[in-house]
Amino acid sequence: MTITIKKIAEELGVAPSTVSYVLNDRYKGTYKKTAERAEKIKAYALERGYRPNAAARAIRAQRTYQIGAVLPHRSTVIHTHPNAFDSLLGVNAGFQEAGYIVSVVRLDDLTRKDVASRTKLFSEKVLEGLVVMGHHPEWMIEEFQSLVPRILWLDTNVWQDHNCIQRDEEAAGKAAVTDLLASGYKHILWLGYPDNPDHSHYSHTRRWIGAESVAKKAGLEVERLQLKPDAEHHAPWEDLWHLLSPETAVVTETVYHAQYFAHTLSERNLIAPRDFGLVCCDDSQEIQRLWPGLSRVSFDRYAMGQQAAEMLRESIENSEGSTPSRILRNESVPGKTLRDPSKL
Amino acid sequence: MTITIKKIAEELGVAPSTVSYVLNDRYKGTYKKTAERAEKIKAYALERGYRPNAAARAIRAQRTYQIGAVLPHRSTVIHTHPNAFDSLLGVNAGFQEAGYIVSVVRLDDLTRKDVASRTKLFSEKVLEGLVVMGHHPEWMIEEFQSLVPRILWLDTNVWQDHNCIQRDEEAAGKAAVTDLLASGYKHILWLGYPDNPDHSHYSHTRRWIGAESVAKKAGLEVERLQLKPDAEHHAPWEDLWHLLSPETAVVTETVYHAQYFAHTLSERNLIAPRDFGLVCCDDSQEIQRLWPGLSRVSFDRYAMGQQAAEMLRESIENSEGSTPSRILRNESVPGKTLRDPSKL
DNA sequence: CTGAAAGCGCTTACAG
DNA sequence: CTGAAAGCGCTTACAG
Repeated sequence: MTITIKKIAEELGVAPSTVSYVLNDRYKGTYKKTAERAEKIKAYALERGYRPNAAARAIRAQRTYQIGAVLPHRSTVIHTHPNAFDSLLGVNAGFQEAGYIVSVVRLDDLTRKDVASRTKLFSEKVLEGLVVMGHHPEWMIEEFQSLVPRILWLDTNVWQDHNCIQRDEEAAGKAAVTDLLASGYKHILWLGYPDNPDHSHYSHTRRWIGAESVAKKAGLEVERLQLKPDAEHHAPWEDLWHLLSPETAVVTETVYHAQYFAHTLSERNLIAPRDFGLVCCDDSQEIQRLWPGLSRVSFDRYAMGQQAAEMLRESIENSEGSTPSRILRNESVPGKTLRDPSKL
Repeated sequence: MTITIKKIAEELGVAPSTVSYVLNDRYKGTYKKTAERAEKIKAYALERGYRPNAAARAIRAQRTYQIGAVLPHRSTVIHTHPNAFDSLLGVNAGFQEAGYIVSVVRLDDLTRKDVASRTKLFSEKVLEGLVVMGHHPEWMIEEFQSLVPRILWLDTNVWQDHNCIQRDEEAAGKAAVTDLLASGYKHILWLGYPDNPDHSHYSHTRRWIGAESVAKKAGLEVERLQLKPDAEHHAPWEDLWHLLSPETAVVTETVYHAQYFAHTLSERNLIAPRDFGLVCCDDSQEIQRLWPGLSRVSFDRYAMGQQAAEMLRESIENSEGSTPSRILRNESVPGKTLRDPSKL
């Protein structure tokens, strides 16, 4: 069987408490004899491959050091937006550094009314905190809160003075349109997700608001198309090419729209910036590699995830139990899918 | 403080053991009085929001029901190949269904020589099993094995009779070339990762072998280019377009190569299948949505992840402690980036 | 049926 | 310094 403190103590003929003291370096004494014995114990523990039992420690310390990360997927769809993984990796990096364990949380687990069939993650007490991503209905938010003592709302619709991170999404929309104006485009076509009063992420509304406000100020009309980039919703994209011209810039709400759009249009031999301008309100680790030429508004979700970890940890470890919210900024990255402004 | 069995027992004036028995439905008796009391206890526990302490249970049952999933990222790079997330979600789905907790494992955590600075995940005993993805150096494989009792090698270079899943990668290469032959292409250009004797994933070698064998049989030469699709390794792609013609089909090893390639080439107004053919040896949940028109060899990594969960669970829960390895098949999906064979 | 008791592996105040 | 003892929250064989 697995090696325990008790077993080490027996085999070495000392008391378990002594082993524990030694292994946790709680002897500060300078007695030679003690020090020698301590060395012997440590060496033996190492040799036997002793590792403390996390559960036993957790129960003793009343701390699990376990965190959950909620992925923003819909349970009806296998797919999860890749942006979420940028954040997940950041969250994980931040917590790992501090010695915590990060577990993946699926919404399915919460949707089960019957509590007994849930993962241990929720049917039992495990988590000290939760990083929630995505947007969720009210009842689910309450469910989160009742299940876990501390929550960090990472880029969700929840906004309060404390425990939230949001992006300045309005600025993202503004930046995208500002860039295309600088490139001299005369028409703007907005491609974003369809409105869904129950389920729209705040970025959806805000990016559009930001974009529209800049466009209006410049006296340009913006045509707003609400489309789901998805093989199953193919149809509406088919006619899009009618609306394009070299004077028209397409603003896509997400990296997802940008890619789907570009692939679809290239099947008709339409290419940015030759046949139309293209700028995206968002970014991802992946797109930086796959499509470095895309004109976009950049935002580092990995860093955001790390910040989330830092904040949640603060709220767990400090007595206040909360941490001030933050709004993060994005920056515009020039690319090759808008006309070069210097050549106007 | 948090509510425990002991507290419930005190408040209800019964013994803790009774509460435990009731809550775990271990009374089968039909005495009315007992049943009534049981109902009362259950109701009270529910009302007080009682949830068992996972650590206490773990220590008692000598089982944690915790699994680690190793992401195949390199610690020097933030990015992790999105395919891994398809698998991660599948693994998670499979384990969640069975009540297990899945934690994310970063390699950084293992690279730290100094054991004390590792996450609890490894510095303490937590995990019952590990799903390892990606390819790893020998010393790390040994490290995995010494740290966790059961391992499932999910699409890694490790291949044994038991506890492994691999894809039939040779078949993937063959399928891709078979498809382009059907479309009547005369030249083949292979785009894959550079060879790296220490760090090449088995798929890298096998896909190429499969592709080459079919091409040779058909009497076609294949030119093999080894390139890293990455903004930082931009240069070599720049000249690629010289080699293209409508009679040339490009075979890309990964979805990654296909996308980068397509974006780069479209900047030069080169489009498949008008100017060249394009077929990819792989697939992902994401590309199915972003680029449904890509001709490719499809493979469901989500399902593979679910299988991995099932297999690892079997090896944990059965006395044998292992489960026979499996090889999974892929299927070719016709797309729009190769010429339509029926119109030859 | 029901409760007192022991024990899972660990840590830590408390005597010695 | 060092060991015996108690206790974290839970479950279960064992008396009553």
